[in-house]
Amino acid sequence: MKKTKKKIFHDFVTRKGLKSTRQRDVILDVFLSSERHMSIEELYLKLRAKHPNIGYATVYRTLKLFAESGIAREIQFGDGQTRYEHVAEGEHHDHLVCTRCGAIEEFENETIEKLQDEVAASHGFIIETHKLELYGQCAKCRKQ
Amino acid sequence: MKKTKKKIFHDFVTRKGLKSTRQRDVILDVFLSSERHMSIEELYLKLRAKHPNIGYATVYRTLKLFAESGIAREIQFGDGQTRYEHVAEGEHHDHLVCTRCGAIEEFENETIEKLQDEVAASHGFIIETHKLELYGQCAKCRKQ
DNA sequence: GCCATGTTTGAAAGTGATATTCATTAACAT
DNA sequence: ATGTTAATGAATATCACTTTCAAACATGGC
Ligand SMILES: [Mn+2]
Ligand SMILES: [Mn+2]
Ligand SMILES: [Zn+2]
Ligand SMILES: [Zn+2]
Repeated sequence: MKKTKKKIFHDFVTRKGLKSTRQRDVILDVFLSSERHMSIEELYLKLRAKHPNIGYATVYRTLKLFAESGIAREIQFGDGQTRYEHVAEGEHHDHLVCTRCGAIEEFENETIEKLQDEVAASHGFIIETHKLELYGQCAKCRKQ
Repeated sequence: MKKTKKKIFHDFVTRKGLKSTRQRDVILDVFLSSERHMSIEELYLKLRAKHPNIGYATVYRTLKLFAESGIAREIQFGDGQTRYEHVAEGEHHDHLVCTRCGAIEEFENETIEKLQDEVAASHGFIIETHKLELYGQCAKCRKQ
């Protein structure tokens, strides 16, 4: 049985001796009910609609905690904004990014991952993480 | 016969109706005589040694022009600094980045590139550019 | 519950990289 | 040589975050 993200985060908070606060709960709810790849500002604006008194700094700090706890991953698509996406346990994927409309699609490719390891090995490297992003025109934008 | 980077940049400047200035020449010389993957600040410091009166803003502006002209490529390794690397015509490579010492190695892998196109095609995308970076420990750092 | 303690919060100020402004200077066409 | 336009550099602004700090809150022990 899989632990929910709420449970994972709560356990993380307890284990680290942190406190469970109303703000963290609310931010987690908004994050979990949002589409993937949200920028911090998007999340903040969505949050502010219902909770106008939660500060920007708290959102930043809390998203960092989400990443640390393993329920979120920080991503940068080169537009100067940090985004956070949901992380499912044991899952990994890379991204296709439309340079016109900004649409983001996800993909997994085992063969590419294997080849990356081979490349790294041939240079004496051991990979810890990697970043693979394909930028181009999505199907929709191509037809317009 | 290959055009030199100086020639390429000069042609670009002419074609765009820009002006050929002492500063641009000097910055180009320093860039061309530098190792790959230099941060803007590194370049500026190197430049300042011999040309203390060239402004930071001019360096930023000129490097952007280099990228636009095709002789340089902007890269981000996630350390918050933009780097510029030399671009050889028709050549492409990706990067291995050591998370300990910052060493950067380059590689090319035709198979990975092909698979990327296939992935993109299967999502209806047409790739314009891509970014593949492998982060981990280099051979040297692993032995320490 | 109530208190003591350490943590978290939000507003404001700070930071660091990059971009812009604007008066002055320099390049190029005529 | 002169006029036109672009480029420069110092200063200032911007943008995305990060830090600071006093006040508010969460939690464990009584
Ligand atoms: Mn994703
Ligand atoms: Mn390179
Ligand atoms: Zn699109
Ligand atoms: Zn190393």
